[in-house]
Amino acid sequence: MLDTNAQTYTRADEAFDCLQTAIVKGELAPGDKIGELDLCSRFELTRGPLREALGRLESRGLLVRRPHAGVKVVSLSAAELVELYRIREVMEGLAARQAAERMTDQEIADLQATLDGHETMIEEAHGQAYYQAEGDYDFHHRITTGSRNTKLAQMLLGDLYYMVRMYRYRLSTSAGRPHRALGEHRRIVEAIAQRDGELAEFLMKRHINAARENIEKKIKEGVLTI
Amino acid sequence: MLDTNAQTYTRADEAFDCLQTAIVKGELAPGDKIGELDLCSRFELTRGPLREALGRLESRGLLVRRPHAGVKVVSLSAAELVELYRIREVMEGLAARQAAERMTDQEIADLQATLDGHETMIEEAHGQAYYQAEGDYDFHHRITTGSRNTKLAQMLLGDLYYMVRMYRYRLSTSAGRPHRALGEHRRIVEAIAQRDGELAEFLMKRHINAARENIEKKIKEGVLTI
DNA sequence: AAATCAGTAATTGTTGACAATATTGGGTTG
DNA sequence: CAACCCAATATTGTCAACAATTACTGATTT
Repeated sequence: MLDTNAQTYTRADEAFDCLQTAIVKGELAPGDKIGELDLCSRFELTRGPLREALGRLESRGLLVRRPHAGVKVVSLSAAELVELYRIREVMEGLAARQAAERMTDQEIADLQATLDGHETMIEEAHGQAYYQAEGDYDFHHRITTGSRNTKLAQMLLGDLYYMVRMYRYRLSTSAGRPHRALGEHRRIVEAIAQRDGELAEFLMKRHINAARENIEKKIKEGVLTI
Repeated sequence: MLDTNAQTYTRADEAFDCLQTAIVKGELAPGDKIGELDLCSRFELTRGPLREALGRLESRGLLVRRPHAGVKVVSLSAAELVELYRIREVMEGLAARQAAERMTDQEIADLQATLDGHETMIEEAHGQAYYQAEGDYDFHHRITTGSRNTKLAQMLLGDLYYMVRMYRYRLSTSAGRPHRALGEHRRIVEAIAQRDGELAEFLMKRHINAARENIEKKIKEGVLTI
């Protein structure tokens, strides 16, 4: 019997998801030392599956492990956080270019509708950085998926975005520039709709560059300490 | 006592290394179904650490797991392999740019010496694709490290390169163009030595593009079946 | 004869106990 | 008084037995 995708959730998968969301949501803050049996009692599971999940998370760079010494949530320096945006710049630029070549008309229409939703969201949620950040994430997520580049999506969605989101709660990336960010999003989608991959790539790179400069400015001003 | 880095190798680390090299060297070929206790007896370890290693490798995309059904080595389609090179293009372009900004003079001198070594290696190893591929790997490895971008190095060295090397044994990437590749390498290093990041990025992107086109041509000719 | 269903066997997932190691606290010494 | 060394403790790493699920084999039915 060919079981297409049974989706039998194993305890290790469960542990992995729990830990990942806990880290992203900030329940486990960067630098926290976490004991294995603490986690076991917290998530109601045993050490076997937990350790497997820890291995996965370590491999993805969300955790740091030292043998016999324990596990702690990774803690990025300001410089490393900035480097993350340099990587995003080139990778998401590629994603935008390939999305322009490969997204279906339907997907593009949906994306435009999403941006309308974000507009009202920004109006209503004055200064509530959380919702703005989630909208931003939604936008980038769709384009990455639209690139139809499996490995690229895996690296962005499975690695980089989690790290970025982990710090987004503290920095509120696009705070102070939500309208500007939305405008940039619209122009990127326009380029994609016109199937202009080169332009989409250029605009996406500039968009992420702006976010990076915004962060660097705040770091310099001492507004956010990492 | 501050134990800088005790480097205590755990069995799981051992299992991870063994499996990774086995996959890269082709001892475990793409698509192979591998049983857990087969691996245990093969590498002289028990299932606990093995499963942790399997988790890590799955997370890095070298293995595919289906609950209760077993583990198999990931098998890329021709299209996916090409996509890998599109990712390498932008990421290694960034690496080259940052390397031009950050490598020490000593590192650059070493890199140039390495290329001299590759030249004689190519002369001596007529058509022995293996050594050419290793030389190529060495070059890219040094530049990636020279970028001083931790996460970038982690993603390239820890993920992409292993996948590329896994297929390199079959395709011998630069076969038929070793001298041309070496010339491209030299020009990239020149740009780095002149601290011209923009040029280094451009040349690196073009270099990887050439490798991609070479592969696409071979695939079209049916020379290599994936 | 082909396809479906059930039962068996083998493999994976999970658990709890055991062994090894790093950290922490106290005591001692310079 | 500070620094260092040593031992106790708690945590991590490892192991082997148990449970659950899937895949396979063979028989039965249409």
